[in-house]
Amino acid sequence: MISNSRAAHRDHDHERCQNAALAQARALCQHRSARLTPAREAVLHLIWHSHRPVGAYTLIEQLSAEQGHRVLPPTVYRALDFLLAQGLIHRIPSRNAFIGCPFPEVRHRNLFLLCRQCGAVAECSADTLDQAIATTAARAGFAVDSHNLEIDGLCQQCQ
Amino acid sequence: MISNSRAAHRDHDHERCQNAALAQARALCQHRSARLTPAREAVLHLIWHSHRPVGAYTLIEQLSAEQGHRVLPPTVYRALDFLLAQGLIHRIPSRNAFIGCPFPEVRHRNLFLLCRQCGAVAECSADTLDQAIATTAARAGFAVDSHNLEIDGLCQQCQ
DNA sequence: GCGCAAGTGTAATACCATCACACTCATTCG
DNA sequence: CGAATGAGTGTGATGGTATTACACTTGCGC
Repeated sequence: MISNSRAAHRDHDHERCQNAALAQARALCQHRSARLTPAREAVLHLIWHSHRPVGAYTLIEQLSAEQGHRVLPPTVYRALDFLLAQGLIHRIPSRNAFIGCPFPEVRHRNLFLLCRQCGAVAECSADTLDQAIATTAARAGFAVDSHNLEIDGLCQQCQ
Repeated sequence: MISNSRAAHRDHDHERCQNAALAQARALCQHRSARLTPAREAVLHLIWHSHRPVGAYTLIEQLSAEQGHRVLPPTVYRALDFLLAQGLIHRIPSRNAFIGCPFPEVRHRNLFLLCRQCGAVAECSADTLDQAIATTAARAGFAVDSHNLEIDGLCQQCQ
């Protein structure tokens, strides 16, 4: 099992998180010949501002403030689409919001721990759980493409 | 494990599903002294029109057609809120849509099988999977309130 | 330096959900 | 009985999220 809950759900030097994520994104995009343009990198940087999911319109406001002119929705949504396609961020459907992926280089399924107190979201990847899901689906004769598991509750620090 | 995938993901006499769901809802509400008013029952009936999740605005249109006058969003959203509170329907966050719950009398966690081909959604409840989720969360020190698991793929009939 | 594909800017629009306020109706309780 | 209460509903307005369509620019291979 891999997880970023020790960072996401605790006090930590977040600037390191943010810088590491950006560096990794740059490396990954270079390796894939995908263009991490300034606009895309700016959005990714804003998303990594914290471990709380961010709504698209919040990003639009922040980007507008940063750039000193009105940024319109498609600009941000296109950047988000790119980042999603590269696995650099995830969308949290229940929140209509986006969060940085802490391990974009690893193929994994979506499993989020959402703290109702501090709002931080940690991501996990657990093979045993993925297998349990696959098994349950198989018993219903269902062929799994992907899944999204959102767990709501209290993180360790907020309990 | 309980599941309605044999019905939802196969040809079946859906009118029976619909009638059974309505009858069960009436019984449950009577037992709980909850008022299943005509407006609420109409919405529930429309939701049970199929095993595909329905958007709120589709319901608004259909209800407007049924009632011969313009129904406005809050009317439908209030009915949806009631039905959600009673556990008679679920919201599928990734779809911004609603679906009837096949076993409202049983306490259970959310687990949906969404077929990308036919659009039908089946619901399951599997204790072993719920436990696996609890265990995974516990390993991250996370206290679970609730969870929502959406599995995308192909149902048996569409494979 | 031409042509093409990818990326961006902009206005408009579609889709999803809630708020605020007025009104009705059933029930309760003095 | 009848006023007070509270749940339910009708209505207009508004807020929040996401996409479409079209014009324009830029990067890059040939």
